[in-house]
Amino acid sequence: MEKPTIAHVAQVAGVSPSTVSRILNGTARVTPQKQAAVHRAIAQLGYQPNVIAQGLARGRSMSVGVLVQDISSPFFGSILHGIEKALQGSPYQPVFIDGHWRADQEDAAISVLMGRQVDALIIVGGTVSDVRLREIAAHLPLILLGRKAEGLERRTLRVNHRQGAYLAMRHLIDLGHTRIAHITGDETHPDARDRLDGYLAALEDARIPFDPRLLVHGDFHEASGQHCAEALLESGQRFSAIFVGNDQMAYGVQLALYRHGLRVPDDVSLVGFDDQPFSAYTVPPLTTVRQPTTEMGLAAGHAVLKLLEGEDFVFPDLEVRLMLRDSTARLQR
Amino acid sequence: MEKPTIAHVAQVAGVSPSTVSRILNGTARVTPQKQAAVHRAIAQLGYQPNVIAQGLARGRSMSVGVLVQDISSPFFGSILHGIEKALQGSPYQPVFIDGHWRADQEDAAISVLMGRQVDALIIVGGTVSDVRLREIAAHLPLILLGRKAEGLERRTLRVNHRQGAYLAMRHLIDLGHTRIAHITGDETHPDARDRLDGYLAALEDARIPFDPRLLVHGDFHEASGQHCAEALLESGQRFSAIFVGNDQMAYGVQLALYRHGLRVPDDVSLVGFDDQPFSAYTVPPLTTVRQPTTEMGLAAGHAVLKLLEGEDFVFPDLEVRLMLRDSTARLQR
DNA sequence: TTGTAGGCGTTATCAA
DNA sequence: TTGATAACGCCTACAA
Repeated sequence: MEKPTIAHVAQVAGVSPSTVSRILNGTARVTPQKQAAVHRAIAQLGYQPNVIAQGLARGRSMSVGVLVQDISSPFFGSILHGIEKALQGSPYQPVFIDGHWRADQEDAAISVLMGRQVDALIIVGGTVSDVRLREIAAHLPLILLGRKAEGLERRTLRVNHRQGAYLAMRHLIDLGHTRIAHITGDETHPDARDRLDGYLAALEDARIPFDPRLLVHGDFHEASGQHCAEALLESGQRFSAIFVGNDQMAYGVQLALYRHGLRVPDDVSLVGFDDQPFSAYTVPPLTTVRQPTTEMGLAAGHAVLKLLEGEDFVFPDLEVRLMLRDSTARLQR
Repeated sequence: MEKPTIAHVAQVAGVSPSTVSRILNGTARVTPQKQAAVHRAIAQLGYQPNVIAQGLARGRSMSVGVLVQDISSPFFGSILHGIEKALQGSPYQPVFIDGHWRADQEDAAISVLMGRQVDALIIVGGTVSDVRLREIAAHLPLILLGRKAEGLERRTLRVNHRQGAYLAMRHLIDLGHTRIAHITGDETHPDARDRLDGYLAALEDARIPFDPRLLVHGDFHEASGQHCAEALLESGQRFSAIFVGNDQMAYGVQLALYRHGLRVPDDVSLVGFDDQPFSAYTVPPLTTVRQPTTEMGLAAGHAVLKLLEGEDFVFPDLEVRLMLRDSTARLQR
């Protein structure tokens, strides 16, 4: 009992393969009788179209390649979730692949996807060169998420990290804090740069002089948040608040402060960035800048579908916003 | 400038398409000169094999379907990571799809994967019926992860949740706790059942009578942990420790205790289950039972590759183990 | 060692 | 409205 093909169905239904194909795709009118016969045959045989063969014949694989940098991270996870949701119900299937933040692996991953004839590509973050991206965009629909690329601005969905950082800082400043430290993310990453810019801009607008000793350099991971906080504490610098480059690092910071017997927010106020699902459950819950990751994935997915249909699209305005929780408090003096 | 095909390469290199194919696949010996010529042509044209067409011709798609229940959760995320790692370097590409813990969606997802002619299937968790699974297993290599299925024991990789729960309880009991509450996971899920079994077994072995009032029913999510903890507190029951069905719920519990002014571990000791990456950074860091998710993914990936090569395989012994951290302490009396 | 020819399952073109 | 027939790009006997 081999896998039934269109030919089998055709035979059982007493029609030609092309008729079956037409019924399957609604390509042309077919007599109701034959339709019924074909449907009966399909059900009887348990026939299922071979998407691979369809792909070859149509020249389209009905799949969308999605390159992310770390499948296991909750950040990318929720973006994937959004993309998947957007493509649900469309005939397109997302194919996820991991670049691990390494240019060579990203390149290889893109090759794999191209070899599989993906009909479009969504690239989330990463370090592939702008030239390469432009090359790709010339060949197939491309959407960029969470990264920049010259000449591809219209294809890029990105939230305003600088503004998010500014909001976070504004909040701390409004609470009376002036000695505000900042733990940056990996600075090869444009998001980290933008957040730093927002930090500096807010200080300047509030006429608080920038103190470079309050700036420490992390890498976006929990452990580095912990280390940076410890370095900060050991440096002996005074500070009453920390704006942390992302939530993951903020978790590390919370742990370091706890270990040093410092209370959040009584002794130190803390603001993170991203609003990971988890951040509402830290002790205390973390005030943070929400980056609407699922919505970003959704928007990217919708955009790709539009591109595939040759239609125009506009990205929705996705705003960052400050999630006020319990890790920040008015400065005690 | 269309996509180059084997025919193009053959023409440029001055050989026949079959020769090119042979060189590409190492199917037969070919003169070094022609080899060189072909490689030159490939480089010149930027030729890349069309995996779709290969798949059709070979009757294999070179892809492995992976059905999970929640792509965005860190638990599934790290399993995916492991699977992806295992398949790296093999000619097989994982295709991830989300079943959202819903039988109908899982069924649809499996259909999609079959339609795409995946050469093998890894199913992680979920609620597809055993019959259906056996049906699938009859047609193509199937590996099961984190779920049970009668008749497919040899294809199932699962850690011993009962034992993990027992370890957690043993630890609490050794610390002098006797009033130990348990927040279960979603009890339609076998893992939750097994953990409950371990809880009960440990009580029995320690001759601590089981008090049903210390048992509350959660659903594996943070919010339910929080609610269950609150219900427990409001019930007025005495307890000095909680064994929580998984880490995510434990986060919610930590928050609830914090909100009620209770200290962990001074007032209440806490043990979770899973050892999510995050659990080392909660305040205080969470004592929990480690489930080696990445390794499970790796093992599943390797197993699938073996199956695909028609070889035999054995799953490695993956043991759960207790990660001692700061959320548990000796009972103060 | 190499080329020719047929086929993988489907769609699309062209007559009928 | 329907059915042959020829692609789609590649692989693999079979023949040379």
